[in-house]
Amino acid sequence: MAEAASFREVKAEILRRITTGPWGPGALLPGEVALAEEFGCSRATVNRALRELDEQGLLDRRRKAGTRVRAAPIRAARFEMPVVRAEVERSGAAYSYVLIRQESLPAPAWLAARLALTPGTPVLHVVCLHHADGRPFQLEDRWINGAALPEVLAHDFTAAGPNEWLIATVPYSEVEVSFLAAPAGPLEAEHLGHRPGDPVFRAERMTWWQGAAITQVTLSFRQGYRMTARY
Amino acid sequence: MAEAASFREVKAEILRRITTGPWGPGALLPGEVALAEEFGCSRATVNRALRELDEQGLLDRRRKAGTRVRAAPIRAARFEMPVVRAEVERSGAAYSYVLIRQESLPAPAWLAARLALTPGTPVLHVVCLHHADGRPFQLEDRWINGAALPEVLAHDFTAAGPNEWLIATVPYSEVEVSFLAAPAGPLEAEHLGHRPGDPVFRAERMTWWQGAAITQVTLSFRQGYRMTARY
DNA sequence: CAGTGGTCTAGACCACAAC
DNA sequence: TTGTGGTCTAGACCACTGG
Repeated sequence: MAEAASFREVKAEILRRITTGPWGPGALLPGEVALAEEFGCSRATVNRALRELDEQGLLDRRRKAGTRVRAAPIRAARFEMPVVRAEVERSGAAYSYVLIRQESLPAPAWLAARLALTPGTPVLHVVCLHHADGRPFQLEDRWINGAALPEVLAHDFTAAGPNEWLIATVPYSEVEVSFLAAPAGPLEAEHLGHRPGDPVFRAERMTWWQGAAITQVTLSFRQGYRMTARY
Repeated sequence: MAEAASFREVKAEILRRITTGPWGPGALLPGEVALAEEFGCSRATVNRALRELDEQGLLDRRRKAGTRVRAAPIRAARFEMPVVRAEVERSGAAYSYVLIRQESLPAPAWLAARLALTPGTPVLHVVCLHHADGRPFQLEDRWINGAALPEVLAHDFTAAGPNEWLIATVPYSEVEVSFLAAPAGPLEAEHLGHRPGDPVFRAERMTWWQGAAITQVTLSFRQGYRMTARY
């Protein structure tokens, strides 16, 4: 730390002092001005280092109170939610796609309730299967709001799955996702090779755009699937 | 956008132009200097706005090439990984804890392999149960490396669970976590009320500190549990 | 090689909240 | 009241990389 330090160096050194050094949980750090002086850099540089450590959940910063090391750091795992095709291809396998069912119908009550649609809204129901190297990888059971996206009712999903179409059509949406374990139903038994009742790892996702519900999808993964992250 | 804009305003306006305005997927944005001029602020302000949008995965920025809107934005969900006690209490329920088993022993082969321990390393095995309002919520099956944390072998986990002790002892560790669905085993059947073979939502976590494996834990959740995030 | 983003500076004013 | 972090500026140099 002899010469003027970059914000990365400052960040690394402060992180070192937190994890293995003198600044344990709850410790009060020196002010930004003092740190800037110690590291021989400007206050803005120190500020950026501290701000990033704060965003990582390691610090608690408050005006006038100063910067403290969090007693219980906020641990958050970041899961990237790739498009199936990308996930399969990244693993080195060949991706293929099969449409199982596609139908237009008025929204069933449970769906209308969940997506806050007026009863009877036209929706598109698509069931399809994604393969990796010819073996079933993920079963997709999707409902799309035909009131918000009228074009979808006429679209044909034989060649490519609805997720890729949706990404191209409504790229920047709000999403809520849940992960859960469920017993395999008839569709999963038929297409993923589970016995009925076997544990299935599922992701349920609802998507909004400009306040309107766009789609809800249940993704069922092949046996043995794990969703992994580091942090 | 009349007067000098803050980085939040710049960010919001650029986001608006991306999501609902003229800058669709793949569009090339003006350079930082041009944007600074348009918004009547300094280049540093525009830079911060663009940098944050980039971190959110919406932009692709490269020197000389400029800033583009990502064709397929990188969607990532952030799951906070709370301590069980906090998770239970945040839901308004009363938390309680029961130790089921605690034993010191040499590391079994599968564990030594997984954590890269030398065979025969002393480890502590703890099984315990976390309740919400008296009902079983989460079963914890944990192994702790006694070579890295010798104190743990003498610690008594009757009163409080090992996760709280670990957080206080090794606060800033590296973690890998996986989520999966598995059939209920005997322990889960006995303590979580599942029938054997029922789907269980599990989290498996391994933790390192300064390159040494600290602990591996399997968390099994009560029936119907969902892990949810928005993004 | 030249244009873009990446970073740093020295200084300034402000907003908030602890004292 | 006042000390701390939050933000902004105007300017500068640098590093990478596309053409």
